[in-house]
Amino acid sequence: MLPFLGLTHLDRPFDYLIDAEQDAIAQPGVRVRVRFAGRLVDGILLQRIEESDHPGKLGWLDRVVSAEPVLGPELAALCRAVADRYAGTMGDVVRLAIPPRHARTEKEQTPEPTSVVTAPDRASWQVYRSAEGFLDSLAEGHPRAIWQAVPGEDWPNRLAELAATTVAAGRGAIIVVPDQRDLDRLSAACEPLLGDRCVTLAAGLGPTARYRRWLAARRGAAQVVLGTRSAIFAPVRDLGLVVVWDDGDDSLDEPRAPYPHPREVAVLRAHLEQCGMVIGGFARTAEAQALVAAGWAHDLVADRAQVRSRSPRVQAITDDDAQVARDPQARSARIPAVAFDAARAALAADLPVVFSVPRRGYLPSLACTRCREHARCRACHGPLQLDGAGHVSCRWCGRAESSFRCPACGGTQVRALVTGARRTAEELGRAFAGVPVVTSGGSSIVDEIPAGARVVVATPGAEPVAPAGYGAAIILDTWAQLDRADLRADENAVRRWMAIGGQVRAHGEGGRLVIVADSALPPVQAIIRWDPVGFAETELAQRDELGFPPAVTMASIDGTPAMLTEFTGHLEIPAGGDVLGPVPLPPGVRPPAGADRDDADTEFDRVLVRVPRRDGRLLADALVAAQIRRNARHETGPIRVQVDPPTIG
DNA sequence: TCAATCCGTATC
DNA sequence: ATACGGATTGAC
Repeated sequence: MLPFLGLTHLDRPFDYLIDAEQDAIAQPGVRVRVRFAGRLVDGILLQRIEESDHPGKLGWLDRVVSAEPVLGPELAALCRAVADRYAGTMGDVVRLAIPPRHARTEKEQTPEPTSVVTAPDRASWQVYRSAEGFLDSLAEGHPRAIWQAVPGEDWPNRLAELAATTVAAGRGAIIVVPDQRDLDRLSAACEPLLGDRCVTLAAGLGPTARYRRWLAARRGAAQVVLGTRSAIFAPVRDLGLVVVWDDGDDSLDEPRAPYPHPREVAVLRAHLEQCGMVIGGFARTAEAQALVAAGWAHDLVADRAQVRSRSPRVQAITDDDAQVARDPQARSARIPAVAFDAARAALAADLPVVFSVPRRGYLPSLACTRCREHARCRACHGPLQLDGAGHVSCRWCGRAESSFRCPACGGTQVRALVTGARRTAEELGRAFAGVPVVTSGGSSIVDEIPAGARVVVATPGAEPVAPAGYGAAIILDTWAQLDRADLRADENAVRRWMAIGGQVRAHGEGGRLVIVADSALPPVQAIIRWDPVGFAETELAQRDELGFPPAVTMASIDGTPAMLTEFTGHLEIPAGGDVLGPVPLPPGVRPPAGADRDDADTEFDRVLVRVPRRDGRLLADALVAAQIRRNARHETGPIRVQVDPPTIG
């Protein structure tokens, strides 16, 4: 039995005697209570054995909490593997994998599903090379594919078809998407094909519904689970397929220790349970590309000709004054002529047009008036902004800039460069008088718009679905997305732009995508050529050269300088590994949990440890050993250890 | 010489 | 973590 103690060095099974009374219900996977070091603790019964290896005296199992076997052998093996990979404890992973118990719900009967699932039509998959073989092997084998959806792809229906293909062959499936909005779309697509053999699991559910649906999967009634990140652990029986859609979306970053990423859990699960795996999206992450490069997964992509014929016409333009429209209204909205024309053409064809703008409300980024160089903070090089009172300050560090001086030309004046969503909406409303304006972003996200001409102003990721596709999309926010000291800035830009461009009608139908950015930039090139795979290949090659993930395995350790010195001083770094830092926590990264919030002066730093990819497991083992040592020496204080941290600064 | 205390170790 | 034990330090 595995005790839940939250202690790294006790993260292993302990043997107990079971009395005759409990013998029948004490089955592998049930929740139990035992006396451990004199105290009653909760745990999970992992396995029944006849003889114990333990040389000492065995204690008796105190109580079987519930007869429901919540952690079967497959899920137990998965939790162990995830804990090992992420230098965490199995107990922590089990808590991510299993929702809190709800005794009343557990007593309920799970209704037998009645829906009949038949193998779906495969026509829509024919655009993808080797799709037939892939779909065939979903039934029997374990195909592993990285799928790039063609522009305009109805991805929820394609995923529903994968699930139905799997279920029709008698196996189960899990599909994980980044957020509730995607989940709603996916669920709507799955309902007609799967009916009551399909449930959704998301964090927003109440404890009753959550546990009821989770049990439906565990009891075999629900063969398909659709959900957000932790659904990757769903106890689906006889699993045939795990899918992660849009794996680069940071909503998939697990905030709870040991911070496992659903894509990596999917990889482990596909391996352990010998099931199929699909990582899909309009774009491709370097991590997904690494699976292809290693020969572990294969491409599921369309031919270039197909991609080209389905993609919108892509134009990249810079926001030079020379290109700003002559039209006085477009001029007031500061929209380049090409973008204005594209929008007007779409609206004239009674199609919606979407403007992608930054989230910053009224606060624009600034540039030097004279040479148009971006205005940067002299302390941290973050972008300068104009606050409500007209003062200039840094968007990242907050430092006030009272006397700007351009390092490039010596100019002392700044001007607004990017306009926030709300103001853009107002200005566009004037520029396209008579056309309804829809804004989506922040706390008021619009899921879908009706057919017909609309001007949509949306922040990145909040674009409403247009049933017949957008006639045009204009991406105004590019500098804010590209110019960051973030490893994944380019990749994220490509991902967001392809998600928008994927909703625009094909160029043959007049669809246009206008990006206000330098066409020479690699991410912009990737969009123009609509080449997510080529971009991912280049990205991976660059990271290989620079020694960044996923070409290497990195771990971050966050804590006070003294804690970091102590911890890393006793960390046995595998040969060929190195230590980077300590450096201040990257912007946007919170101090480790348990940090004293009252004491704002406490300094938290980050150390990065880097090892060759093949030594990832050695690094995780070393991190566990260092944590055990730390516990044994009663060194306390908040520290956070992350393998594959989402941001490495 | 005995007790208070401090590490180190085991927890089925 | 918490409990136990053997070693260490300290006071009568």
